[in-house]
Amino acid sequence: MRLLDIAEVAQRSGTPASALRYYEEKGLIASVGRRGLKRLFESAVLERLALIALGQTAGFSLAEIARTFLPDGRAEIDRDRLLAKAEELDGMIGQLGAIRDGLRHAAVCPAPSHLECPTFRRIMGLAASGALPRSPLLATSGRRARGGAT
Amino acid sequence: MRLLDIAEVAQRSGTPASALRYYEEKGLIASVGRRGLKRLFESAVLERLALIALGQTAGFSLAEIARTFLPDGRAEIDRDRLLAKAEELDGMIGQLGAIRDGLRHAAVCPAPSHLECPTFRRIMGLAASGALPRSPLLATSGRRARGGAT
DNA sequence: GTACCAGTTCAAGCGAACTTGAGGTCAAGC
DNA sequence: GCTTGACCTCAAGTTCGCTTGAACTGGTAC
Repeated sequence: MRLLDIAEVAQRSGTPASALRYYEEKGLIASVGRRGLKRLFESAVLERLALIALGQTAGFSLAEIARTFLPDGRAEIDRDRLLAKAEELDGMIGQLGAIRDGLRHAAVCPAPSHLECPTFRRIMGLAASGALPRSPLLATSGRRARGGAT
Repeated sequence: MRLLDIAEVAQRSGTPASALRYYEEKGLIASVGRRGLKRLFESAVLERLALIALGQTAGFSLAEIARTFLPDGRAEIDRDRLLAKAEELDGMIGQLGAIRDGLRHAAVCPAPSHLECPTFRRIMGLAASGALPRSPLLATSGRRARGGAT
């Protein structure tokens, strides 16, 4: 199995080297040695990074993701946790759908102010009730949004 | 219009007083006076808080939400922005659906390791490619998840 | 043999959205 | 009149996932 240096892993995974070092520090990935100072990784790390990306997208924190990796390096993903997360996602999807519809409605609603529109008020009530999470779902700020490797 | 003190607003909106003060500081809400030291709010603030909650859920930052409030206190929501956000949500929903299906599949997939399952690999690839955002969608940590008023 | 530069470490910083703590104030109840 | 306690201000702290900066190292090219 060919060994990759950090630059190559960064390039092929689209993950900045600084993030790779960070992941290693957190135990999410492991380098298998050094060439001089430079870390060397097995190419399997790319798979692992993909798994990490997937986990993040699914809403797991890095700490949770780290826990799914067994000491021997394999990933043993708890099937019940997966199902639970799928359930969560399902609820989420329904709620996001409601919000999307609400936004669309608000965009065309003839009411002089959105506050006077019953549909909009209903959705507002939903959000205010805490039924919907206040997550930065689509945060435009801060977070990187780069594509993968070129 | 009855005036509410901060405790009442907190109680009825489910938003901690500290957050209300923070919102005021950020210009998201405004108190109309004081009784002694205590801030007083018009009951319309509850509506505004609902709007803030909705905005957050839809993925707007507090700064963005603040911008939608006109100087006169009314909210003028940019219809194009709403539609754009609805579009974003739509894409998001599709992707979350794919992930949910992937998780469900992984949970029942007979492959010895998820890494050997083609379906799982395909989704992993999606996440790794950057096509999916790495948002803390369902963050279990940190963020409060309390229900609204009792 | 030496200069170069991509990599290294470690600590600190960031940004979002709040929370927490210390020390202060004021209306109300007794 | 004094205590009580909820609220006040201001600064600093928290969490997450990284990034950035300064000072350093070592294989590689010349």
